[in-house]
Amino acid sequence: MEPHAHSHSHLHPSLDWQQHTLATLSDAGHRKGGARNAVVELLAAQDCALTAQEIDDRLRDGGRAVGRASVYRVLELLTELRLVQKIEVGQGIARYERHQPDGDHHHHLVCDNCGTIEPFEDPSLEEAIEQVSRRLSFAVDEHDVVLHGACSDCREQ
Amino acid sequence: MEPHAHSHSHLHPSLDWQQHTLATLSDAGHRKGGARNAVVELLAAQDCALTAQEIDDRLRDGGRAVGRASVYRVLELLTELRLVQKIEVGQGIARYERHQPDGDHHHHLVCDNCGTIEPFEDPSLEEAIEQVSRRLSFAVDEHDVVLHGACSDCREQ
DNA sequence: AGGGCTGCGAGACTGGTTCTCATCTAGACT
DNA sequence: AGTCTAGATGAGAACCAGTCTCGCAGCCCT
Repeated sequence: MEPHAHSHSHLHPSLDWQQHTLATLSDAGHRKGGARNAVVELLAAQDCALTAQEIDDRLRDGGRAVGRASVYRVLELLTELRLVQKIEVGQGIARYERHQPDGDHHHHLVCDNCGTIEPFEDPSLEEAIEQVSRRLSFAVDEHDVVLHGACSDCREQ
Repeated sequence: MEPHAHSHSHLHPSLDWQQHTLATLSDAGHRKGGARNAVVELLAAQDCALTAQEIDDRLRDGGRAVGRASVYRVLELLTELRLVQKIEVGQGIARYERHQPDGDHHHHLVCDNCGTIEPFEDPSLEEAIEQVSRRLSFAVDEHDVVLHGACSDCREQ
């Protein structure tokens, strides 16, 4: 499905992620499967989080329809293996995005007016979270910051 | 379920909150109503966030059953008036807790194993979030930090 | 006291997510 | 290559938090 992109440069993080993901799945004793591959390939090509519905739709549009159940199954599996991060910003809809192996990640701004979601990142915020995590009796291994407000479009109206 | 704790000292912030809430509702032009009062009274007595289901159940157990729709209506109204904060920590279930007028608030630790939710607070984390908020093109007016991990009970097993 | 408008509650409905189960297939074993 | 079996898949039913509808009740103003 990808006739070009054959330079095996490890410059592109999404390729790294896809290979790392498939390898991890294999190591964990999972067989190969069409649905799983399709979901992994799609996630590798995204910059920000997608909903399960969006994943399902895009795969269908791409000519590789996958059962609803399989989409959720794969996402749950990948989340357990920490290959994907599940994000819930509200409205009762979960979103999923690939979890970078290098720990690099971002958080999300949610416009409570139009529902838009934008990523942002901030090193000192990460630092603060890390410090908090250390002093708690909790074994923190994931965190999620969600800022609610009005996006630049909605605030001026 | 709490037979004591009925001293009417104004030292207790929950009483302040309850009065402030009822006054704000009145100022906003709302009439009094049994369901609303029941929900407000229940929320005032809580230390941490409750789900709509829990609110419904406790009111029913307390002999003041309230319609599902009313619970959600009241919570939505209170959230709009910033008297209550709506929190979504995952599992697609929203939780609600009173929003302190003095701005004092906490965030949440979620145990992904047993589902327990614990509050925590950290001034320097608040500071970091405030700084980030300022430099974004977003008009941030609410934030939410969720740490996922294993609680002290679950980590040792 | 009357009357209109707000608040309330029961139940139908929606939509995201999970469950069930029959079928298919990857990969190991002969 | 053929067989076998557990894991993978997909269609649809089931589930459940949350929303909507609508008729009734009660608050409050005149």
